Formats: sequence, C-alpha cells, structure tokens
Amino acid sequence: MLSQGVGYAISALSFLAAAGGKSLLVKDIAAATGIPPAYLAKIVHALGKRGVVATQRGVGGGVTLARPASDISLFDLALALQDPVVEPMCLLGGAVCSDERACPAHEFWKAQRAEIHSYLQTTRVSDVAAFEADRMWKASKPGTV
Amino acid sequence: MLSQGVGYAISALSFLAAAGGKSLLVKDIAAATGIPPAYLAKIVHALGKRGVVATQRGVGGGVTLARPASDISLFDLALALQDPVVEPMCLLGGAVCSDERACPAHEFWKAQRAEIHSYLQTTRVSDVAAFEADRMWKASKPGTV
DNA sequence: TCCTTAGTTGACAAGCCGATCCATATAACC
DNA sequence: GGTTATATGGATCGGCTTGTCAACTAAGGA
Repeated sequence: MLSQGVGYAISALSFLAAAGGKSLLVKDIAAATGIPPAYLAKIVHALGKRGVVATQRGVGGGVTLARPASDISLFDLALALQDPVVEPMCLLGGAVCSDERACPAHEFWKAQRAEIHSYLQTTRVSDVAAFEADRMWKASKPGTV
Repeated sequence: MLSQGVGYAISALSFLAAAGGKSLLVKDIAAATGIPPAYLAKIVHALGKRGVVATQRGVGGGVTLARPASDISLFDLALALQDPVVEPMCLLGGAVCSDERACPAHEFWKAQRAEIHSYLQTTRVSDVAAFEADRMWKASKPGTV
C-alpha cells in the first residue's frame, strides 16, 4: 500500500489536472479534496522540490502542474515522496532483499513488485483525473448506477 | 510488505520446525535467529493466544508448535499478529476500499491482493524451514553456488 | 517449603509518520 | 514603503510500531 502522503498527492494533482492548468491555492485544493491544509502544503512543497509541480509565492500565487498530467505517473509521485514501495524491501519482514541474499519469498515478491511498479508507471495523474470526473458525472445522475 | 513482527514470527517458527517438534526456549530461538529476545517473547505470547504455538512455563518449559509446520501458513501468522496485509486497504492511501466505493486502482489492487493472499495461504512454515535448510546446506559447501 | 527456571504482563522509551501551528520569506498591489 | 496574500520552514504533538525493562506468576526440583 502506498503511504497516505502519496495518496494525498494523487488526489491533489488529480484535482489540479481537472482544473486544466490553472494555478490553484493549496488551501483551495485542500478544501476540495478533504486533505489537511497544513499537511498538503508540505507535500506540495516536496513535489515542488522534485520538479513535479511549480509553486509561486505571494499574491496571485499558487500551485500548477510542472508538466502535463499525462506525463506524471503515480510512480513519479511515489519517488518524489520517497514511498517505501520504491525500495527493494523483502516481503517477509523489514530487510532489504537481493538476488544474492534471497528470502523464501524472493522470486514471488520480485514478480509482484514488478507488476505493481509497472502499474504505477503506466498509470498517470490524467488517468486518475478521468476516473474521478467519471465518478462525479455518475454521482450527478442518481439511478444510473 | 509484512510487518517486522510477522517476519520475526516466520523466522522463529521456521527455526522451531527445523528443531523437529522439540520444545525450545524463547531466548535460544532469539539467539539463533537474531531477534531481540524480549520482543520475541511478546510475539510468541501473541501466537500462543491464537493457538499457533504452545507455551509452557517453569523448569523444562519453552515453546513448541501447536500443530505440524505444514499446517501453519504465513497467512495464519499475519492474521494472528493482525498484520495490515489482511485488511482491505486501498493502494492509493490509507482508506478502506470496497467494490461500492472504488478508487481508480481498485480492480488492479484487488487482483494483486488476491495473489498475495493466495501465496501467503499456500506457503507454510514447513516450506520456509525447508528453504532455510537448503540454504544452510549450500552454505556449508562453498563452490557449489 | 524454598529456590530456580521460564513465560506473562504492564510500564515505558525511541523512532517514524501524520498532522498542526507559528514565524518567515517573497511576491503583488496600493 | 506598507499592506496583504501566499508558499516556506521549523518546532512540536499524538499515535503506532519496535524494542527494553522489571515485577509477577507458574512449574519443577531439592
């Protein structure tokens, strides 16, 4: 499972993508997504340092995507926020696994990790935004579930 | 990834299985596996309450497997120690996911979780013990890598 | 009965993550 | 220049997991 911070980043950037390139305030994104504002500010800052978003201080400032939403993968976000999923951790406990020092689950877990990484790399912020937009659309049409 | 506690449980029970049904002391298991003794005592106690191991106090006491190692799956250990892997958590953040309130990654993650659960359910403590015994054997024969 | 052994139990400390608060820096506007 | 708006950065807090410690309880043997 991704850490909560990465989940917040996905929600926030998906919302930004839905806004279509406009600059939004951290507090507005937080209000719309239900993320604690002060915490989102830290996440946005970290993403800014990694070049995923562009931030602007002062009046009229805010946050924008540094590149198209279709160019930002979920893996990019996990990397930027140093999520444990990018580390070669062993399934059975907290140690780092390698081909040389394999644990009993090493082959299985290696394959699983490859699938998860592939999913995170091929899934873009734009995909999540499209999914959310679709949900909003359906929610506005009760009875069409 | 499983929590460190479950990893310790797997190592300890695998060692216990390799001892062939004998009763061993917590401190001896800890010394052999490198697990902090006081912490292992807690884990063993939790496993005892869930009926995975049998404990005996006093002189000549110790810990034994409550049933054959081939009847104890890694999933049993994760359940006994309430590892998060058994919870229906969402991939994207800390929320609980369901078919009704699906996140964008829900279908993907559901399939992944099913594979992981299947692996943990079909992999037994006896399998891990056999793997470790094999490693020990190879390590005693340098050059046969 | 008393001593030793060994698991049991509860209190507690360190470290990490999630989260909050406050002061500061910076940019725009008047 | 002063005021306002906004991100930046540091200190701190609470909860959870990991891990330690010490007192307690149960069992066996002398």
